[in-house]
Amino acid sequence: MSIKEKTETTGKGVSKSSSSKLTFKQRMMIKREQLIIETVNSLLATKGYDAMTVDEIADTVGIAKASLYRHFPSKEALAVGALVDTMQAGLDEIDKINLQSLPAIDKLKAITQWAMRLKLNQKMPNLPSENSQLREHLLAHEKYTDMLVIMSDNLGEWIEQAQQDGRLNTELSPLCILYTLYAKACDPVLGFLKSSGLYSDDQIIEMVTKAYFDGVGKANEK
Amino acid sequence: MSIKEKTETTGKGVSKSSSSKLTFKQRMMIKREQLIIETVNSLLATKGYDAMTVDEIADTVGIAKASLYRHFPSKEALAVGALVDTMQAGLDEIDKINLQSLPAIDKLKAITQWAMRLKLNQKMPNLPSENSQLREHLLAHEKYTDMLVIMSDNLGEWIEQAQQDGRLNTELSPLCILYTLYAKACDPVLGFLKSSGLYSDDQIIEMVTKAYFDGVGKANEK
DNA sequence: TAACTTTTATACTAATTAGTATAAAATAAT
DNA sequence: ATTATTTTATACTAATTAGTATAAAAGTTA
Repeated sequence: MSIKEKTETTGKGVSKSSSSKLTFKQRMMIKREQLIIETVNSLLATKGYDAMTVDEIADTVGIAKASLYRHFPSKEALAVGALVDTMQAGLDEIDKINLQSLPAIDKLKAITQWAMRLKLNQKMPNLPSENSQLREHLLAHEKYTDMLVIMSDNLGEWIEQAQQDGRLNTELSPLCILYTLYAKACDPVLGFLKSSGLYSDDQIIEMVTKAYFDGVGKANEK
Repeated sequence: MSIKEKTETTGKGVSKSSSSKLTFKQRMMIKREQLIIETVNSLLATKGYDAMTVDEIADTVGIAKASLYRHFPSKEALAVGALVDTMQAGLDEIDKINLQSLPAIDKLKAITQWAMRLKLNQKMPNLPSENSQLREHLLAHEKYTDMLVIMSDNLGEWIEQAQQDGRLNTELSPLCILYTLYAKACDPVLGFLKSSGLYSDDQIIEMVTKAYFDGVGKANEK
């Protein structure tokens, strides 16, 4: 069963969800909205919400600020849009992983690595800091919280299954594992290792995955 | 051998490092500067640099803004002061741990848990986001980078020793372990677990330590 | 071509905020 | 008590920035 019908993540403009007949203008609208979202995601990933300015977004996208405001009514809406988009991408990825019939532990590794790769490519928006305005608006945004619940439910199932399979440490509560997994999506270690210049992206992901699942402790007895 | 002679972390005012003869006014000055630093650290921990305002700092400390600027010349200097102070606290803690003759792995656990407890108590300032102005100033600040090098050297020694002792995963490079260790100081998992209300601080630290050193993966075979 | 719509550039408003100036109030020193 | 110093409250400047207004330019449709 699919997690959720894919819905348009558009700010306000075109959202004729099911109708496959779209005018040229509407398609342009969607195309541009995607570009905006990508830009915002990239800026959120590199600078964070506070340091990102609306003028900067408009310049980077290559449109006038007024045009930007025809798509999204506020800076916050831009950020929420970007976060919702990333969340949707995560749900899509979960769907894709669920199509393969893998052991739960491998599903967990797959989604973790997907998130880490996004982060390495600076496409993973930084979470707003703990008591920011944005955080509150985000948690008041029904679509976002819905998606978060769906994602958590799915990951939670994988975690419990993997524990039953004897592949996850049962001394740790599923909640703890869930949170540490989410944390991998914003792990600063990835950026540090990358900027050291010593490793390829693949190597970094392999290392951090190993550190996460196997732990940094214990000698590996052969 | 001590890591470094303890030096005053004062912004500019009193810094008669060795002279034990201080006037009443000077001691007041130092006392207040400590209060300022603590306040800034707390604000950096909860709101982050951008959202923290200078007026807010002054109000929280309970002094006039003009007085604040007699201690520190700028907002950035305030933040750097707070970060240097926390770094010094870390170095002091490392010194303390080195006095006990523990296995390297236990030293690593001790410093990790010290940092996590700071974070749980919202005393651990948030690192500035990757390409912020503050980050650059911080890395241009000699005192800070010196301290960072000293700390990294020390932790690096512990890590290599623990690997030789067969207590740390030798498949992971010391650099990778060092970075993941630093990351524990700003791990959002701690805050999430705390706000779940399900665990005491001690339980959280125990869980996250276990997850970090033993990994979330593998069943624990007895 | 002519009527209509959208985009753009530009300039504006209003709010926020770092940092400064100043005079009154408080505190300390003689 | 008187003088000197420090702190405070207040108001200011200058810079930044979210969001809006507007008129010209570009593009679309008939």
